Order: sequence, then structure tokens, then C-alpha cells
Amino acid sequence: MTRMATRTRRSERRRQVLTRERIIETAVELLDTTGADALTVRALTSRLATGPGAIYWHIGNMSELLEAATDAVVATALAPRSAEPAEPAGAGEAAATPQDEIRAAALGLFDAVTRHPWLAAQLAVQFTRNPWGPVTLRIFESIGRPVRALGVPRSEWFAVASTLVHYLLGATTQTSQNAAPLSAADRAAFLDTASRAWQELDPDDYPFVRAIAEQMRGHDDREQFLTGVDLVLTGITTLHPPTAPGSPAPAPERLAQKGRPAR
Amino acid sequence: MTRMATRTRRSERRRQVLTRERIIETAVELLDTTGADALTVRALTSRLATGPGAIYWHIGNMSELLEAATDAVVATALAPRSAEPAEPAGAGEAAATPQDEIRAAALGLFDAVTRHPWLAAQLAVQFTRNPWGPVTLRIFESIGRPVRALGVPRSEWFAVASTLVHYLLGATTQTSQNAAPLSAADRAAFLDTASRAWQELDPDDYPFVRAIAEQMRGHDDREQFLTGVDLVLTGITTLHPPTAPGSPAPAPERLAQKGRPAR
DNA sequence: CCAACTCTGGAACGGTACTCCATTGTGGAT
DNA sequence: ATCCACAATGGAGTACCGTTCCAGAGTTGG
Repeated sequence: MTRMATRTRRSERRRQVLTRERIIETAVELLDTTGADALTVRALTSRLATGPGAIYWHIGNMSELLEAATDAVVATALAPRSAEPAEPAGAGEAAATPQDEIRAAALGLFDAVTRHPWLAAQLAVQFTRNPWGPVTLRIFESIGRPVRALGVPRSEWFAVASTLVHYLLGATTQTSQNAAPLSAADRAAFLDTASRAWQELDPDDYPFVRAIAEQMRGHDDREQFLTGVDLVLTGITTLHPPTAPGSPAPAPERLAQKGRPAR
Repeated sequence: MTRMATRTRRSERRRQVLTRERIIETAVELLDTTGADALTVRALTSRLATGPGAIYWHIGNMSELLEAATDAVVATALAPRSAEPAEPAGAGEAAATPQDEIRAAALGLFDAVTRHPWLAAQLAVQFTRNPWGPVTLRIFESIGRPVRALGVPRSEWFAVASTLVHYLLGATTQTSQNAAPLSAADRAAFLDTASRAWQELDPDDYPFVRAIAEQMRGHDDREQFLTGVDLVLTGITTLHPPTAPGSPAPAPERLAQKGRPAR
């Protein structure tokens, strides 16, 4: 517990050289530049030119700081206008389908993970240690709102949104370059050796992995991430056809995307 | 690197009181009984009545041990006959659809996570730190084989299997009781307070979460996990209709399998 | 019996998160 | 103007972690 809880802002008693926000901010900086392991209280104290006591007066403990940093990054990643200021000016905009909104939120998260390599591990940790913490809630809300707009029956909102969020987190957490983002060449080399290793697995134990070794060599993470999202989306619209609530058998074609030619 | 790599088994020189297997075994025990944080080399040394040197002669480092422990547990979780010895005797068995196989593997993993609360966090960590490590490979193979039998076109094997695995890992990692498995009463209390907390969120920021607070109170993790699996499965069979490549509407029941009773 | 080699475990080392506490600076009351 | 209560600080210290070092014990082939 941060002792700050006791009556904040009486009137800014001291000059507040060190604020919780500033700590979180430099924590994110440290994580981005020097990597996940480099975020230590020592590193923080030296970077902020202070002592541990000062930091702990503001933040309670290390996990709390990590959670706050994660939450901050996720919040900006899911903010409406994060990725594309492409739209030239004025009024286009109106035709965003719920599918598009879901894709946008998903991509926001995905791109945030590639921008902040430490984020993948942190998301995973937050998600297991505190399954309904602020980070999860934020993501849930961003995904849930369009799910509602999809026409999914109310009784299924929770289940459907959960499924999407689960896929999303599974996919984004695997897409981590734990060190600095790899160059294209490094990535190709990595995929190459991995693919080769797969082909040398025991054919009895790993027939499937061997069979897909080749196509995994050339795959694009981001593109496939979107493929997965669309797969889940079709599952949703097939099981819960949008408009007509009474129709008994889902006619799988023709609904699903009215969205757009997919990316 | 474990120095063991140099010429193992010359002739069982010594009685080998301490083996790698025994270390992994007691590591799992420790994790199961005392929790994830209690697995320290000190705890291991005292439990095995030895010193750190002995342990490090066998296992290299701590992460390697954790990976090995995770792999061991996952391996047994995905083994063919894990969950249900219900079938009385002899020949029933033949009618396992690919869908059933996928559900079986998924449930195997899910139940393993509830049995070993530390597994969720470890799966997540392995998955992010070493995206194509042995654990991932094992899961991928178990899921991929039935995907093949589903009649998915070869070019989509990788993408489809990835999507399933990602959902699966996302879902299982959220389902963790980080301490010992909760009693039914504890769980109800937890869901109750969480649900109540959600209803008190800001209506402007979290309309969706507020709306589903009620239905999340009564949800069953395992059941919903299966709902999610089926959602993804219908997505797959809708986008890649099983048998006849030309037939427009898939009749989701009855199709696929000509596979075999697996392994 | 010796020599070689596998395997052991106690005693360190460097690093971590975190706590304790004397001290500083400030605003409000007197 | 003075003093005081107290938010805020940072240095020194604690307890524990993973890991390394190394002297030796145990076993086997020569």
C-alpha cells in the first residue's frame, strides 16, 4: 500500500520532485531501452538520482510498478486514435464495422508488443497472476464493446468476448522478441534454423510439426495474427448470426464479413 | 550447459543417487505443494539433502529446471489416455472425431493447469521467452494432428493450428488459482466481490464490463473454455469446409475423421 | 594399489527487493 | 517571525536469491 492513500493533495505540500507518474514513466523508458531484466530499483534510483526509500514511498513494490507500467502502455495502445492518422481530414470514418473495431483494438495491442518487447511477458504475467486486474479489464472493454455491436445475444457477451480476449493474449504473448526487435535478416535466420530443426524431429513423434516446417519459415506474424482474429470472428458470426434473432440454422456463408476485403 | 553431455552412461560409474529426473520430480512436488515461489535451489538442496553444486552438476540453471518441469507435466497432460478411463472395456472408441481429439487435448491442458496452479504462469513464461521451445512444440503437435484430420487445406495448417494453440494458451493461462486450488465457497466469494466491483466502475469508461458483471458471477471456467474451443472450431469448419471442396454449406456434424484412433 | 574420473556439498560472491530511520524541506498555525 | 507537524527523501542495512568455486568423497579400469 502506498502511504499516499492518506489524504492526497492537501495542497501540494512539497515541490513533489518525485511523483508516481514520473517513476512509471522512467520505468517504461528503462524497459524499452535496456530490456526487461534491467528494471531494478537500483537502476531506478540512479536514473532518478534518489534512494530506494523515496521510490517505495510512492509505489509499494516492484510488481505494482510493473503492473502500472503495463497498464499505462496498454492504455495508450488501445486508445482510439493510436496507430493511423492516415485519414486525411474531415469526415470519412463513419463506416467502421464492429469487425473493424475489433481488428483495430487487436492490432493496437499487437503493435504495442512489438514496440515494447517486454510487454509480452508482462501481459502474460499480469494475466495469470491477477486475471481480472486493470489491464485485463481495459482489454476486455475494448473488445467487448464491438462484440455487443456485432449483434451477439446478450447471454453470450461474456463468453464471446472472453474467447476473443484469450486468443488475442495468447497470440500477442508469443510474438515477442525478448531482446531488441530483430532485424529482417536476423528474423529470417531465426526462422530458417527453427524450420530446419523441425524437419529433423522424430517423424513418429512430430509428424505434424515436420509437415508445416516449410510454411512456418515464411510466415508473417502480423498477417497471421489477423488471420486468427478473422477465424474467431467468423466463428462468432456463424454461431450468432447478426441481424435476425429468430433464425434457427445459421447459414454460414454470406454473413460473416460484410466488413471489407480484409486488410 | 550440463556437463553431463560429455559421454553419458559409460557404465553407470556410481550409484547415481541424484539424477536429473529425480530433481525434476521433486521440483514438481515442491511447486505443487508449496507454490511457485517456494521452488528455490535452497529448498531443493534441503529436500534432497545435498548441496547446490550437486544440483547444478545436473541441471545447468533454474530456468532450465522450470522448463523441464513444465515439459514433463505437459507431456503427461497431453498423453492419449489422460482424463477419462470411463470407457468400460474393449471396443468403443472408434468414433472420435477430430473435434473430439482437439477438445480432449485442450481439456488435458486445462485440467493440468487446475491441478498444478504454477503451470499457468510457467506456460506463459515459456511461451513468451522461447516461443518455439519443446513445450510449445508438444502442444502444437497435439493440436495440429487433428487439425489435419479436419480436412483443412494444407496451406492453412500452420495458421489454423496456431490460432487454436493461441486461444488455448490464452484461456488456460487466465485460469490459474495462483495459490492452492480454491474451495467452491472461496471461488464464489471471489467472483462475488469481483462482480460487485465491476458494477461500481465508471459507466462512461466501462459500460461493457458493467453490463456483463452479472453473468460473469456465475460462469464456469471449464465450461466456458469449451465454448471458446467450439467457437474457434466452427470458425475453422466454416472457413474451410471439410470434405467436399466445392460444397457451399458445411453441415458441421458428422464430417471429417477417417483418421485413426490416434497414436 | 593407484590413478582417473564422476559426482558431491559446504562456503563463499554478487546481486536482488525491500526496510529502517535520521534528516530535509515546506505550509499552516500561532 | 517562529515553530511545528508532517510529507517526502536517500543512505545504510537486512535477508534471501541464483550461481560459482573447489576440496574432497566414491567408484572403477588398469
